[in-house]
Amino acid sequence: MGQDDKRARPRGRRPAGENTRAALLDAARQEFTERGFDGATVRTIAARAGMDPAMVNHWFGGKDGLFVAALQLPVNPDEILRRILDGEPQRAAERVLRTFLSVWDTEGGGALIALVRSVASHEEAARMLREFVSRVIFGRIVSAIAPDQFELRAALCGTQIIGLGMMRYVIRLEPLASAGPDTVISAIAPNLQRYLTGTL
Amino acid sequence: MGQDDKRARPRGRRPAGENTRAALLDAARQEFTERGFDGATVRTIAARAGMDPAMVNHWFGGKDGLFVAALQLPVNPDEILRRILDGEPQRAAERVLRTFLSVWDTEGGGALIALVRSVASHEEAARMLREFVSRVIFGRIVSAIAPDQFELRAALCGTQIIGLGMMRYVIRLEPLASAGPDTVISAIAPNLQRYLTGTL
DNA sequence: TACTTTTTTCTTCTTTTGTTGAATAAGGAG
DNA sequence: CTCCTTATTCAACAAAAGAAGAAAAAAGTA
Repeated sequence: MGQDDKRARPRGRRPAGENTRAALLDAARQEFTERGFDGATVRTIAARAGMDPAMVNHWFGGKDGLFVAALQLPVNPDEILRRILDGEPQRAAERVLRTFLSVWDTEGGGALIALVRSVASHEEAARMLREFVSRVIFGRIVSAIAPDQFELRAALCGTQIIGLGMMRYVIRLEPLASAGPDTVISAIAPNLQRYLTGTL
Repeated sequence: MGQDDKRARPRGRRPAGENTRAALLDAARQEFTERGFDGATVRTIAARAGMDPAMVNHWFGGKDGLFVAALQLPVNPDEILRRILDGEPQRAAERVLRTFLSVWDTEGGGALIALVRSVASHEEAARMLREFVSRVIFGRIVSAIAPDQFELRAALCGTQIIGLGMMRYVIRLEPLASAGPDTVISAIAPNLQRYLTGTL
């Protein structure tokens, strides 16, 4: 139908106005989210961005560089922490869950899912996820409101949140995959709260 | 040092007594466990088993066939269920956790970790894990002892168990990765028990 | 023993993937 | 405008991986 879309584009620099770096990052986040590090290829990412695969090398030095750049969280951890720590500590779990669900369900949140999906094959991803749980998020939440055993509590929170992400977004087991945020929160918040402030 | 280990082996059938099929399955479980479906290659699996890569095709039809065969659980689900369902329902979570930890910490348990590791890249693995959670294990536990909302409870149990497996065996976050079974059980059992019989 | 079947090794093919380098055109500095 | 830098496309390469087929030796059968 119609013309051949694949007529050769002219070589050389494109007209200004297109931000290829950002477009590649966007496409990379989506591909890594859907397929994990191994499953996503430089070629499919570039195609999704409408770019040449070589641009990945030009801008990020290679697939690994793109991966690391793509997984820089698009949300600000400090702001997230503020939202969670504001309010009564006894209901912090609820706020944690609401925050995670809203981040996951919006576009940018794919980064976390991409991280989870890539853990199996990419040691870098495992390291990033460890850091994320133990320092960036739960380490700080726990040290702010938990009474004791900070590291264990952070790890336990990690099990619940990572498990939720796996079930809901990667494995997609019903009815959890399609449940509304409130259902999920009321089901899981009490358990998470125990990890935060309950007796172990 | 010494002789060249790679002197050509004679073609044709080997002397009897070697069970190549089982050796391949063993090696495959280990490789899939350590590297996931994509990371493990037919060549490394065969090398680990001391076999020629072509044997994978001969015995299993290809890498996919080997994967499916390797992930047939080496433990009997019926026996596991019996052990869990025997006893007071109010302490079933404890028995679930003890069972999982003992299976995971023994050799054969790698199959479940391999499954988790492979979920990202292999749709078959996601399907198997879904089935495992919803039918083979938690579906039956829940329908035996839970008061209501069987499917949601099974999925919730799945989040906690998969999350634990990820944290302890794949991401390896301390202190959870090195904690003894009793520490893990006393920390997590109450939460899992709520998913089984508590009010949601 | 003679013949067939099964198991095994080696070689080869094809596909996929990450990466590199040359050629080319737009942007920017003087 | 002129020249240099930067961005982009295309073609090609090398490595890796899954798979297929031929050849050969052991096992099984009559």
